[in-house]
Amino acid sequence: MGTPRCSLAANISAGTEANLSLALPITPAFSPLYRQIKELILNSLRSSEWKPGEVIPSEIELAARFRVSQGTVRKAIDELAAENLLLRRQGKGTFVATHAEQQVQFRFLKLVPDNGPPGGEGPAQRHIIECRRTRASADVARALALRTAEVVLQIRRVLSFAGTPTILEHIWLPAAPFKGLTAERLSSYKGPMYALFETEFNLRMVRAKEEIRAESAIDGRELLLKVKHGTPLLSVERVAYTYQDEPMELRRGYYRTDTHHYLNTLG
Amino acid sequence: MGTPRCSLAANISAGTEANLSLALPITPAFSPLYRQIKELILNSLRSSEWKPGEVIPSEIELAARFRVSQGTVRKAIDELAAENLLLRRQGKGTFVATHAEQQVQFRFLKLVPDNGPPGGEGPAQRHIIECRRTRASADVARALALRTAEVVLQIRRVLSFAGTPTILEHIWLPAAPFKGLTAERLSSYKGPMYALFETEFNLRMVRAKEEIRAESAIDGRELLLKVKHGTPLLSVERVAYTYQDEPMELRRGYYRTDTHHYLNTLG
DNA sequence: CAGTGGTCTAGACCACTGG
DNA sequence: CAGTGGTCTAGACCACTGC
Repeated sequence: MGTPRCSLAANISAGTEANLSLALPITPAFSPLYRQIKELILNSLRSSEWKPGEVIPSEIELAARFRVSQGTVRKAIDELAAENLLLRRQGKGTFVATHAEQQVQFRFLKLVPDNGPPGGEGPAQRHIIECRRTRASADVARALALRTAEVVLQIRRVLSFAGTPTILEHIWLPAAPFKGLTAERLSSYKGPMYALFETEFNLRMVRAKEEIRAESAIDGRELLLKVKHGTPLLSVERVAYTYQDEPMELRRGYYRTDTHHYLNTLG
Repeated sequence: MGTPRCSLAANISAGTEANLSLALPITPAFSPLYRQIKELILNSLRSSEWKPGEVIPSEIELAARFRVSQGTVRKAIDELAAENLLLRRQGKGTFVATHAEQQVQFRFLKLVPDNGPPGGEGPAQRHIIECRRTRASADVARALALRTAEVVLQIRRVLSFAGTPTILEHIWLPAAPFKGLTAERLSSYKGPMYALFETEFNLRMVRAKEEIRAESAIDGRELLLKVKHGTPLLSVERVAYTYQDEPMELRRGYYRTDTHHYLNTLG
């Protein structure tokens, strides 16, 4: 750029630095401009300056705001779009990703019917069994980064496809951010649970990890899923994270795999 | 660019086109330059002009070869790197990705110990049970895009961690591309099986899909994995594909999940 | 030090959307 | 038609590697 430009942050690589300290390379400590811009955009997302589903300012506007070129903003947005935090739509603008979209559903629910495409059976029927306040056990607390015995919401529900109960889920949520959530609200809401979290509690789940094991249907799970005692089930333990990488949900799912399977693609 | 440039392919969007035909938008039919370059690089990979582990020409060289700017080559390579087909190393060059690298292993083997990091136990001990020629059953033929009763290689092996048998695998390969593969060769090779496929048969697995189910340990699988009859196991059915998206391997794995779990990250 | 990939800019033009 | 994202170029400079 022809005109001098004020740097956005103290860029570490500015001086040569005597470097008498043992030069521990904890991290390269060099952050290109576009990553700093990315961080600024992320901050706007975290602070809900733009909400899920909304447009963010155009690349040209953002370039002007941050005093960088459009290309630099572009590269920042590229990364955020690759991480599914933003969604670009040519001719329309760039939008904050939301769970209230069809395509997004199957990024988090990987169970698909053995025959036919994902979601070919239409949306699942949801049945909330319970939603109550309780205290976190040691493992629940650890997963949610809480202290043991802190108050959490515990939800149990069953998802059915074509009338067949297929998924049994136990969900734990920290009570504070989800203050006011009830079984009634969960039952009456049409749409994915994560979409409800966005609109009602301003909490967006952006990332998750799942640990999958094989277990027998026991302890009453066989009754809710209507399978024989001891039937092998897929146990899927998910921890979901928000923009700030805080664990916000623990979900233990038990999947029947006689008519469905968990589909994963490796690249 | 100041000088006129010959186009690489008949670019559909050249003229306005009378468009009297019903304008069926089968596909947008517009391919940007960098995608055409990407396809040319892919062709070089497919034809083994550059082999796994080797450097490919520098961006400047490729730009000269294809008569485009470095930025366009860059964007083509960006996509191939994002798909894990190429690997960029600053200051050194761009390399063809290979399975003979530590980090790549765990993109395809997602079973990790419950405690400790992935691969914390060191490499698995492999034991080949058999490797024989047979004829494809209907489902094997379908998965590998062969005709029923075509000749295939069938491999069975057990992977153990810390002396505990943990994974039982049945593998089917089309006989022709893998001509000469024997149990002895499999047993003596140090390194991942996919690395052997690269060096011995010039076949690189680039993509795969896995279908996961829960099943009981029966039919002798309980003996090979040394678990009680009926123990729930993870059933992982993988189809792996080459550069040209041809299915080249069918693998049915049975995983013990009492000390390990299948780890998946959702973005 | 030369050569590689990585960043940043500026400007021109194209493709898509909607009023 | 104006406004958005998408492509392409050219050139300058930076960061990293290895000789």
